[in-house]
Amino acid sequence: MTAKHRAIHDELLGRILSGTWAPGAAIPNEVDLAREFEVTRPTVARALGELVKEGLIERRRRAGSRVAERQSREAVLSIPLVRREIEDEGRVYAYRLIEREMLAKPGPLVRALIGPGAALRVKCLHTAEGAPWQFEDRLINLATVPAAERQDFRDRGPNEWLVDAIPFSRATQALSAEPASAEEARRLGIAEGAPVFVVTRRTWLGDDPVTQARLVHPGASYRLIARDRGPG
Amino acid sequence: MTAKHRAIHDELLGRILSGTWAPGAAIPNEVDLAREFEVTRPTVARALGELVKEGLIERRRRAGSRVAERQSREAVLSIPLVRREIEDEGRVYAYRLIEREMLAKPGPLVRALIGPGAALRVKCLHTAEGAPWQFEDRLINLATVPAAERQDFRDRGPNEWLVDAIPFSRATQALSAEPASAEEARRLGIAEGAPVFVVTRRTWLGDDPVTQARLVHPGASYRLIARDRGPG
DNA sequence: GAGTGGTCTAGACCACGGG
DNA sequence: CCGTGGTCTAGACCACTCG
Repeated sequence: MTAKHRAIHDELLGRILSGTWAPGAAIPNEVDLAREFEVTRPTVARALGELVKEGLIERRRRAGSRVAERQSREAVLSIPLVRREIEDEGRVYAYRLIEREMLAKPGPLVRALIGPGAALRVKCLHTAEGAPWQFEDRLINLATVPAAERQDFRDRGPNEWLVDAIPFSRATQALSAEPASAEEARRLGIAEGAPVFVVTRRTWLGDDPVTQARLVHPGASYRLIARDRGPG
Repeated sequence: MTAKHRAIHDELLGRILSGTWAPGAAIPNEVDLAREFEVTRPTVARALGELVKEGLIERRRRAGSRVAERQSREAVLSIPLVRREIEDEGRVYAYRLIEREMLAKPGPLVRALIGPGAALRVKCLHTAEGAPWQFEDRLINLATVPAAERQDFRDRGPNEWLVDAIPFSRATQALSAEPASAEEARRLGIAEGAPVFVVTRRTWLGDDPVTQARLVHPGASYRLIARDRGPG
């Protein structure tokens, strides 16, 4: 049994994608659609509401509904734990701590990234089948996450620990292609200046910075897949 | 007036993010929540349904609702038209066609990318404030999009034309960091082998390939921002 | 003012799946 | 079996905004 609101959603989606209803075109109002599909108004409203969330239509009171002019092309980026990313492909994951350093009085650079106050810096390497997969360089705000100080991160990466232990309310990710620094090249076993794929992630709990991570992959062996968002 | 279902959603979201309800913990059933918030059951169902879509909770009949164990970290990638991407920052956009070539009998490489049959290959450059911003190398399937043959793409990029004229039903994107090829380096005004940020996009209409595009940005001046998905 | 979307209620029926 | 989620209906009230 497929739900009526879903069937209606899919039918309308088809009319939009096929071009039957062009961008900018008006869509019948809820009452008419309800009559066409032989359901009540809240049911078509639900289907239309989903299309709004997917960015495919726009609605205004009195003015009615229209197919969105600029189809907002959006994609969803899955950001799994690095361990899962590797093990889900059936490969052997391993983790190695490189450095764990307390920064009691962080310099201006670190403070800009993660705020004043003590911070913990952790560098580590994640490997797949023994080959370097990701070099992680992370700052953790000890004011927000004091428990991090008791973690040695010898057997388990800060990534996994944070996900399990610390809630967060907001995150940003930035993706870039950069030349490998001397250290990154050494850790990843590639040439200095060779392309690396970098994910920079920052998270907050309320207004307090939690952590900032620079996740560096060898460009030659990494690509990130984004699946298109929307039509369920 | 903020909607009740939204207020309830936000309240429950707060309990999850704050850790009041830990991952894996059970959530009261709909009837109890309805009593707590003094609304009817469909209203809490709507709030819970949103949390499911956001990946924050999991629900099973009879078993009830739980906070999701592995918070699926996902981010939404906005993929605007290159023109908008530049003009939205208040910079001057310009476009230049480099090459337009009919491939009546495509070789095996092109066929693998976009299927058998005639194809159109278009190379062009997008600039911001006169500086190279994106080098685009695109294949268009003429069987699916015959109208493309009548376009000269002299004043307007294939990107924009396709968005306006051709619906599609499915798209994939892959992101990678690569060394610039000789041609890419020349077009972008960077050194051969320097890091470039590459977006590879393919779209389909039904089961028929529409287009495949390789969008190449100079790594030094480009980063892609992903905003976190979910709450809000 | 009137037409449209946005939401809520009260009640109902059903499907699923754990005990 | 039967508690839970999943959905739909019929009706209603309101808010917004265009003409």
